[in-house]
Amino acid sequence: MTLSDRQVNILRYIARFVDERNYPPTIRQIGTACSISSTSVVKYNLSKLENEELIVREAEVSRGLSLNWDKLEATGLLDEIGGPASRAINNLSDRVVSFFSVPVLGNIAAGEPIRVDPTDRASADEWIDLNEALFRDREKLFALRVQGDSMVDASVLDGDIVILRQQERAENGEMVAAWIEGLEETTLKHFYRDEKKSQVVHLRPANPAYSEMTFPANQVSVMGKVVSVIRQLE
Amino acid sequence: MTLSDRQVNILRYIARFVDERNYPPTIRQIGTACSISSTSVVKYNLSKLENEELIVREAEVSRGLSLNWDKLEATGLLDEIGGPASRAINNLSDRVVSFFSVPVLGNIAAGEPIRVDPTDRASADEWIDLNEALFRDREKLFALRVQGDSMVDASVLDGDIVILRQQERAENGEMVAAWIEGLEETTLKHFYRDEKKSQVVHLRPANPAYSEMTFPANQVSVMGKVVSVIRQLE
DNA sequence: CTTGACACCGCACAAATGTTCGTGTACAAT
DNA sequence: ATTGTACACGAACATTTGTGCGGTGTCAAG
Repeated sequence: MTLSDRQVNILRYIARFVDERNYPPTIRQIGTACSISSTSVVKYNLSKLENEELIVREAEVSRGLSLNWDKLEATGLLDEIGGPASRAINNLSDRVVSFFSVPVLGNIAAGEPIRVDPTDRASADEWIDLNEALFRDREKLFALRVQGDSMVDASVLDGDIVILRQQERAENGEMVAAWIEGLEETTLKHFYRDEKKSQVVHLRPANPAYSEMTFPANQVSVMGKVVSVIRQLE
Repeated sequence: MTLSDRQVNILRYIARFVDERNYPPTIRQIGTACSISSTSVVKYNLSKLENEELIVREAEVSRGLSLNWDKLEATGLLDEIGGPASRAINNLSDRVVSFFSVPVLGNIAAGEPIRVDPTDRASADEWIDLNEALFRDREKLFALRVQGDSMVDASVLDGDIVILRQQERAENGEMVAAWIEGLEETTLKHFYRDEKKSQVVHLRPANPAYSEMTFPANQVSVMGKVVSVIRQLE
């Protein structure tokens, strides 16, 4: 039997969801993600998948489903649904732990007299969960790779990756990616509404040496808010 | 802080449950298994564990919890809570990858005419696996929270988190955290050995406006190399 | 034309499940 | 004696969430 696009989509979503959160999605989450309006249709398709033994389902248990990686691999679906993670998942089978935290060993600053010991991970007073802390609400996240030096004024360098959460509205001072009608460009700037004229917005670079830009509000559409900047140095 | 028997018990149960079923237990299941009559007591203890960052919990989500294996391992709890699975995970720990990818919807730069659509995740031409790409060799990673503006010259701002890999040696040009004997401080700078005198090192800020510092090599101990800079904006 | 499988939709229901709140006990500190 | 803190209990509550059922549209076989 051959799977419908929708079913492959469901598999893909489940895979990604479990990867990211360590627990399976509900049928409603699946439905929303795969543009299925009715929960019964999700159930219907899950049953299909279960018959194919591509997933395992526990009846009447919330989130009671899991992927059958072996079967997925056997049918060659792994690449299709797994995206970049597929191969590693394959290697690790079902024992994949998707959790990743790093000990914060201290603060660093000029004049700081604390000598940190990178070896002593146990004494860390704080841990950063890179997945959880930095990237909540992942459905709405996306990334942009910064090109050129146009954003150095905000300490965002060429090659950096900015993580954004999709949203139309922005609060004053937030760094957003905005599309500017007329200029025909997407840019990264701090967002301010005009205090007096509500239909005017200001896009302000972080560095005062650069000049602020002002636009009619209807010319600026906010695509998302920057929630994180990531720079790779190796 | 020290955990109660009950809390260790809970951890053990969760570990076993997830291992067997691929999805986490409910608080009632935990309660039953650990002889806790009240759901609120389970919640109470889960909160404790969450404060210790031994588990991660998603509020108001059924079965929305997962174990923090890294922290469990660091605190030596792994052997205690895990049966056969723990050893496997332990063994695998250097290969365990946590998969978390974000669609790269395009590049962003001044003058870039591409209008990205954050909604359309499916069309992403590229995905960034944040964990895999950014953080290999996790055992040696640690983080420092940057305090003050002493590193703005390298586009590292107050509040940023720098991820470092512990190592004593550094190559020319790499950004390192170094402890400077005499100055008694840990600082973030680009590292250069003197071309002529091998026992002399230069610590150079990224911004040429700041002056370079020179030290005898034995006065500078490299603690680690910066592999990533992360900035949270929300 | 009728029939039946297939895929889908919407809705309502009941069970599962996390949260809140008032209460109680033990113990150490004041 | 009093206060405060840590831990525990149970009941009530509000969502969350899986299931069931009637109905719709398509399409090919009879």
